[in-house]
Amino acid sequence: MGMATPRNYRLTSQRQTLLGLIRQQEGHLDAIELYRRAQELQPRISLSTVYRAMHFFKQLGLIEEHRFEQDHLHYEAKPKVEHCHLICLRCGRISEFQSPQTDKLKKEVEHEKNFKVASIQIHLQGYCDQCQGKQFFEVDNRE
Amino acid sequence: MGMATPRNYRLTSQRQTLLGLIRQQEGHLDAIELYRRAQELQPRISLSTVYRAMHFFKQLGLIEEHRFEQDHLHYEAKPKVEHCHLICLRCGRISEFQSPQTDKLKKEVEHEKNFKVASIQIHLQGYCDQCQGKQFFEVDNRE
DNA sequence: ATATCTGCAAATAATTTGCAGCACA
DNA sequence: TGTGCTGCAAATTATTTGCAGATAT
Repeated sequence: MGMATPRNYRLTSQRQTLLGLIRQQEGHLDAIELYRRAQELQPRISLSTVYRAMHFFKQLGLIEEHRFEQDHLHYEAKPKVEHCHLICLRCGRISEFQSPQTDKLKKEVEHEKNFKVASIQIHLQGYCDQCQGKQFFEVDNRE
Repeated sequence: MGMATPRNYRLTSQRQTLLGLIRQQEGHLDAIELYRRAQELQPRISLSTVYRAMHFFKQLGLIEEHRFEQDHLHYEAKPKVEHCHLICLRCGRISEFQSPQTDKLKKEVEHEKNFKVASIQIHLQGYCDQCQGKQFFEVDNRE
């Protein structure tokens, strides 16, 4: 809200730690997991710092934020090649998929709508190979 | 959590009202707005009922849930034709875009990964026609 | 030297849930 | 006649924020 945009940014040890963690990770992490891992390297780091750093990295275009089926965010380093996430509505597993359609879609949007795309999120929800046939009303698949 | 999946569903007046509202709406609505509109038709309806109905409709595949840049969900009737949402990071406006790539992508996923797609969400964040050139670090565009 | 960042604790706000009564089938 | 649904109030939980002290540049 009242938070003015700073004119200079600092590369603090916390930010280095967090960016390192998120970059060395294949795929995505949530705030709590990042916090746990960061604590092993910097015991006094706080959860707010994790959230603030994620917000900061996002503004810089270094990471992407995803909200899957759950109620909290996941973060991942911005990949070289765009990919889709396939989210299984039964087992909750999330896998990735790359397709040339993604890039075509982006170009279409840029040309036809004159919309400058900064990041893309493509989520396909459904039933994975192993979970097919069991899909109806499996509302509560936890525990 | 412990909520067992019911064997029979009931078409209550609340559910009729809510499904009616969401279907007559072009585009998406959030829980509060749905609640306001529903109250005009059924003054004693509660916000929990709205949330519970959305969860129910989602399980039935009648609606889609979207989390845009904000911290709360939006709901919309499942459309006949898939579309993408373009979200402007500066003005916050959300527009829609249809493309044949969407359907191709879906078919690819179904064939190559044997993943049964139930719903798709494609969000492109970036800068719209009017907001281009003003994009850098416009962190706080509210008020 | 000073603007920016951090940790801590407290606040915020969306969504979920327990429960007791109501109502559809 | 009983399972499923609702309203209400209270709980939960992710995320944000205020502030005072620390730190990068």
